[in-house]
Amino acid sequence: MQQPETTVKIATFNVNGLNARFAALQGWLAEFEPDVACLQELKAPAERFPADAFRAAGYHAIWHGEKSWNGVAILSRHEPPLERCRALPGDPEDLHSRYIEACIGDLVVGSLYLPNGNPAPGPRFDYKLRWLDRLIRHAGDLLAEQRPTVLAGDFNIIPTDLDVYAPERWRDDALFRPEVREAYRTLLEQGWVDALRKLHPDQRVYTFWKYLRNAFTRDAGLRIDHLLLSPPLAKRLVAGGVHREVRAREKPSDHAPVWIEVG
DNA sequence: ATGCCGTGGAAACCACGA
Repeated sequence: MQQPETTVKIATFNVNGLNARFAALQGWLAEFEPDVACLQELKAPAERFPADAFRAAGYHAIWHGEKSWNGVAILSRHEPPLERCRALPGDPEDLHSRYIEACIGDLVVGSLYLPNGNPAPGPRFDYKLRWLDRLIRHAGDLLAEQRPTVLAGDFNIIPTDLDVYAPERWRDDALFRPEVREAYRTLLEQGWVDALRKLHPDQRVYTFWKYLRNAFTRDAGLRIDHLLLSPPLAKRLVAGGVHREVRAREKPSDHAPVWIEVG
């Protein structure tokens, strides 16, 4: 039977601890029913990924976990994600679980958790810059495939002054330093489209608020969670936003889910 | 405001986050 034309909902959510956040995540999945959800900061080893509970909630999943830190996953409502890789190419020594990529129907989906990079300068910031070099190279390879592709996740990059409540306080931070913003611009120059900025060119749209000092109620936020779309997917973009209400609930992640709809 | 929360894991604290 021919299905009616529908939109596809794709979201990214840094959960800050999958097991601590599972009830909240389950609630959000039930309400929003994303077709695809990219998760970051699982902070759980692979064997503690609640795959059965996700199945019960209606989701297939692939994941790349590690003990205590990092961790990324891709959830899919309709068909199982077909994994393409579970590390960003270019450095076999990099063992952090920060990238996983899959085919879901006609889509290519990458879920990423970019290194924070603080304190900067220093070895952690150097690691972030090397990771960005590898991301730019891989992102170029993905664009060359000319397929509908989304790179979604916690980029730990504040792209512009519009994306931070107090730019002057963040100038020297690893999330906002010139090298990092330059790398983000390089991705856009390659042809990737920043979905939320495309839809809301002049608006302050934050995705993260510190737990400290009532940052959320003061709306002292950052926009660091992004969905970058390849041109074939960008032309299908119809809507998008941030589920701020999820950040306002009991025991929230410090990030809110970011979502788009594509035709 | 440089760790005020929060998480995870080891050890009754510490690392890390952004």
